[in-house]
Amino acid sequence: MLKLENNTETHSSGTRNNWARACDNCRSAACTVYCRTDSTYICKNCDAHIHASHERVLVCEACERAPAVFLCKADSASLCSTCDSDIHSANPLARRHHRVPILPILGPLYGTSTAGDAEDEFLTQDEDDEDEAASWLLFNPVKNSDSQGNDNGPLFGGDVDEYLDLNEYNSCQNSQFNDQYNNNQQHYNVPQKSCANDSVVPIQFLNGKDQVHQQFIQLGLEFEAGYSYPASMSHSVSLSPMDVGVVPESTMSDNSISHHRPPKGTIDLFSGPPIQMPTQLSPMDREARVLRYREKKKTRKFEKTIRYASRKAYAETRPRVKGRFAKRTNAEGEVDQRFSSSLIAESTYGLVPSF
DNA sequence: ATAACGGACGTGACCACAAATTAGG
DNA sequence: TGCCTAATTTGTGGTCACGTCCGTT
Repeated sequence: MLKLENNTETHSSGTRNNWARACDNCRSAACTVYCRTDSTYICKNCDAHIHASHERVLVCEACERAPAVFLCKADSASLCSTCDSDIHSANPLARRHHRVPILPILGPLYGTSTAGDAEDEFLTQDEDDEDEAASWLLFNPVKNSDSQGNDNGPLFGGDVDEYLDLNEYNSCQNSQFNDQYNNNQQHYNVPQKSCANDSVVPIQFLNGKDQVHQQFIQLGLEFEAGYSYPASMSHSVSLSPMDVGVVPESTMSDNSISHHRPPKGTIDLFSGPPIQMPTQLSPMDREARVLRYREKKKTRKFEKTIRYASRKAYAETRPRVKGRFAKRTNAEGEVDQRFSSSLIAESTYGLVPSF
């Protein structure tokens, strides 16, 4: 439910409420962007008609009352400096979120699609995809071998790596970037964090910083403007626990096809040999990868997905004690067996096919 | 302004067992 | 090489315990 407020209260006043700022033009809809050119808050419709040629930035998704300054990639949210500070200073995990400065919007904010899809067709989506795909492209789906030449199976390859966020890596880079960035824009006060972290995994660059830079150039990717390589580069990559914990179910079939099954247990993402940077990618390869990445990004979903409907059906019929599965008694087993038999006989439901 | 309290909320562990997978003959 | 059997691993959902957040006093 949209909450509107015609207010003149500045966000920095410290008094925050849940009311979204109304469009300064029509006063009837919640603002979506802040026009730097006119210093006004504009809703989606007014923006499309009036401000297409102006320089705008998204409005903070948290307070909806101030222009966004940072884009949090972990939360996929545009945040103003105040909300960014509040949210990302809350706990150590939040502090690790990878945020990048919001880039101004030039041109139409939304495409010509329906309003329902408009949110997903933000102009800078491509740039964002490029940026996110950049992390993904860092890893080739090459087999990983240890020092003895043993094949350890794929590491961060194929369809898995694309979902792994190189937050820490980028953050380390960005910390350097921010230093320089802050010289130009004093109000960007992202809390700096140490690159040294328990969960940081060393990454092996091929031949130092120049080659790394070259890799990005070859990929057609660049660090954010103003970035300069530090004298002592921290070659590290880390994975957000959130990202590691989430395995997109939609890719499961792909994984089962393209990857070997890990020996036993889960893949230890925080150990093992260093990750090799990709060698070279032709423009066509890169284009194909970015396209594939975007397609997967469209279809990826983080809600729980049932892989085996039969197991789900069985789990739902299992006896429980305080939510835990309980042992079946003989009587329950007979009843259940009869229940199952009747279901099969009626053939209305039948057996739930396994995938 | 600060501390204490309590409700709301989010997250992970736990359980049994059929199904899936792997290993060995 | 293919088949069979036994052993091992995986996946499933409701509830509880615990920690955190946030508003109130």
